[in-house]
Amino acid sequence: MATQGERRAETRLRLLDAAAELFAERGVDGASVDAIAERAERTSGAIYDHFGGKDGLLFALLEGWVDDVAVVISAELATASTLDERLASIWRNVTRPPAGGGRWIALEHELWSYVARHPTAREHLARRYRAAWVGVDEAVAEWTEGHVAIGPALIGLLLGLEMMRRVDPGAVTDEMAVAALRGIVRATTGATR
Amino acid sequence: MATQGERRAETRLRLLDAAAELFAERGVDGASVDAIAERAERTSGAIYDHFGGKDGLLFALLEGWVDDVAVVISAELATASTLDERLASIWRNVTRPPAGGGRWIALEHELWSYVARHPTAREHLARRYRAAWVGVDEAVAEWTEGHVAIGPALIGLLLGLEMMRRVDPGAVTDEMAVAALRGIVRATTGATR
DNA sequence: CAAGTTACATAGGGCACGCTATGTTTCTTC
DNA sequence: GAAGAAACATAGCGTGCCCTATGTAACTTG
Repeated sequence: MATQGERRAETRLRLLDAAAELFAERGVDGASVDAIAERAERTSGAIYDHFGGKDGLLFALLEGWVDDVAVVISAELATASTLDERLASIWRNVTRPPAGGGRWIALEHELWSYVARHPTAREHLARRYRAAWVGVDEAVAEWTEGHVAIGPALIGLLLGLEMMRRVDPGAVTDEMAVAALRGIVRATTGATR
Repeated sequence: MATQGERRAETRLRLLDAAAELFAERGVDGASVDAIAERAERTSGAIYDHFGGKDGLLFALLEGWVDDVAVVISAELATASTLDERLASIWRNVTRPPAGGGRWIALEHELWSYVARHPTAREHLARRYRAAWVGVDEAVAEWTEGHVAIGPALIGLLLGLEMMRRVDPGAVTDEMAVAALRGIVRATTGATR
């Protein structure tokens, strides 16, 4: 039917997918390897053969994470012309992501708390964020003149706003979010365009 | 020596203190009731007598949390005159809190991830944040004219910036933070003062 | 097509943790 | 000061979980 390599590749994907779901739902500690394996229609043996354990699975998830949201965002950004349109597009994709139903944001949170007490995992998360900062800086440099390090502030605000929205969805309107984002871009770059 | 009530009150404080420390260090799930009791120089029996279990201990922590940082901030704010001074004061207290050595920020994170998978605990955290928003709105209303709902955006940015700073302490300078905060205040209130 | 390897599945050990039931000492009340 | 209650301490049960050791079917190689 299928070659060994094909089956192994599919198992790997199923395990990573199941882990992402369960980590988001129950937390990294709360999701047992047996539960992850079961959702992937495998057993725990497969996890230990593929990733060596739960930590290995988490690291693989961090490394291989293709940020779907980032892809969609950059696609939408190409069609937007004004700053507000671009910012609204970004915010919309944070709060109402096209896929996963907000899963990635919950997973992001789990990763943060896990990383806080596992120094080994810190560098994996840090790499991802530094890459995101660079991406933001490059994008903003195209809209405005000059190059400034706005990445951490903009990504930080997006995360913070989303957290506040989870506390009380009505407290953070789209207008408020866009206004805040615009305020940061203007204040940091000094651009008025 | 001491009355029963006095001893009970001290035990309660010791348990809450030990829980705050261990929750921040190891996470809510990672901190066992035995470890908490041991750090408080008591046994697990005391925890179950006082709070009924680990959840009760966490809720009591959320309810009775006197936000030391908020107290210090409002004291400092009284002496500041310009907007930038006030914002710098706030940011300084977030990144370099006078007490606890950044413990509360780590605990805050733990609470977030715990609340994410325990709906019962959500309302406790939500109450705290709504109160913080109101406090911010009232403070900002004094500096600028008019009253707007800036609380979620400002608190969100503070949290987000601190998260980014934890990823890479060098990536978020004080100047960048103050500039971002100022940008939000200006953009939301429309004030230039 | 036989020998070897791959890609898992199966079974269980060992351990830590939450919680309960009960004991014990200190204080309070009448 | 005796009876009762308060404030914990102690011991242990049951469970769930991570991980390892081993088995086995499917595939690959010479």
